[in-house]
Amino acid sequence: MKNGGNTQFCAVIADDHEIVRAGLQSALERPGLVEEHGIAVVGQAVNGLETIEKVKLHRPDLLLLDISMPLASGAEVLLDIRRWSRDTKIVVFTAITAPGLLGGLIESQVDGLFSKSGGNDELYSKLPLILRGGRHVAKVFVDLLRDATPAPDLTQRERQTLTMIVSGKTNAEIAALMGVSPKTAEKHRASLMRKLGVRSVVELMSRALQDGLIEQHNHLK
Amino acid sequence: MKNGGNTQFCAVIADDHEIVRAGLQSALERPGLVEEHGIAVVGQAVNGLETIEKVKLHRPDLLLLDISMPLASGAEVLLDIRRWSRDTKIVVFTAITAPGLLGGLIESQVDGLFSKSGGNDELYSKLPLILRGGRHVAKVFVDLLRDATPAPDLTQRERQTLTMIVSGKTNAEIAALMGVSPKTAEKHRASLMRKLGVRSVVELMSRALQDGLIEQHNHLK
DNA sequence: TAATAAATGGGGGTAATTACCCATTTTATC
DNA sequence: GATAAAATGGGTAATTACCCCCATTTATTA
Repeated sequence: MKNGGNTQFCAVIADDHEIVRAGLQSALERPGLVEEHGIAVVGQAVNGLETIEKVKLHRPDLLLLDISMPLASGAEVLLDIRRWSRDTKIVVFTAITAPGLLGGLIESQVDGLFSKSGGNDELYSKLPLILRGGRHVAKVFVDLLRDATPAPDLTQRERQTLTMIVSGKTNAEIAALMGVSPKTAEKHRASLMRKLGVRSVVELMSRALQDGLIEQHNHLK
Repeated sequence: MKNGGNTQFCAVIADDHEIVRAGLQSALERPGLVEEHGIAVVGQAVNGLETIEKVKLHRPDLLLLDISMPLASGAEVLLDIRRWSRDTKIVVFTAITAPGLLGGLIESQVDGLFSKSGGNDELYSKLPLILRGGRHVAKVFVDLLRDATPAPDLTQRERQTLTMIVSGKTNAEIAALMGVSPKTAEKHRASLMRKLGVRSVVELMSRALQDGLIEQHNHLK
């Protein structure tokens, strides 16, 4: 870590909404709110690519990150950043609620996970600990993940099938694209629906959207 | 209007994210950014019901509103506010991009419509005009609506059918709920799909989501 | 090595969707 | 009142989805 003891920390903020970046910068920089002498915001990014760029350039102590951004969002960015700047604490600040995605973030070893809904007190009060090596997941997410029915782990073929189903493919088309018998495609579809506990394609799409198994923009390419 | 000439305007901010409310409040209140003496933020709201409440209470000159909020979002709120506080300028500041929804907002006579994506300069520079009776729609939305294929106008029955389809109902169930023959329900479904240019329920859901014809949370009640 | 799960493929059957054809009645609009 | 659109209902057929049953091969794991 570049900064120890009482020296000032520095941060990069990544969010596709300027109003959010401005709000966060103002909060981080204000002396006494998060840190005694404030946190210096040395860079901002509006998308995933810019985030990686800025982190490589500045090697900040903290990356405050919204994971729903255009151009390379989420997990890919996290991996890259870990590679390029291993001492940067990654704190995700997001509006998503899909248990599947949230669980994935926790597994990918983010240092902090906070919700845009509700107050920001938890974020501000936990950031100092995180900057010094701690980790924290917002209480609302902990509760949500505890109560959520665990996202069933799908096999590779089932994932492929799901993707194709929600993009409008029929069983026959899926079978052709996977190079297997229509019966096999049908079988994957059936297992998929059994695991997710749904009885129709519509319910399948709803569940998949809720669980973050697919993204909004995957459909109908 | 309560305020004329050089006196200070007052505003209510409605958004479900505290960081956005804080950012907007800071911007509105800063002298010289939007108004010479700043705009007094007299209330904040985190959902539609609270928004109506606060506007009835304060009768502000300006309501800065995000329309994707829990509990009564969007058009219903707008109508109520026009009834309770006719001199309040309503400015929508949103992240949505669905042409259908945006068009609806313009038709419902909002005084301003701005995007959370991209910079906020346009919002800050146009607010003074709006406070004095002008109207403005962000350039990005104007372009988007010009290029968008016009959302087909569905009949009442077709809308009802669409809603039930995406909530997982079968033709038979829809017919029973509408009190008509299964054949009629089937006919509405067919017209619907023809108008939207789709050939399956999955495509129907995708199109409807994209066009903002339905909301994310309508499914599977 | 035995057990388990994934992936493969098939038979058979019911239910539902999708796609055409046709018609009448009601309602709004000019 | 005439015209158009909306809403109603029917027939028929092909396709697809959905739900059981069954089996074999392969890879992983205990």
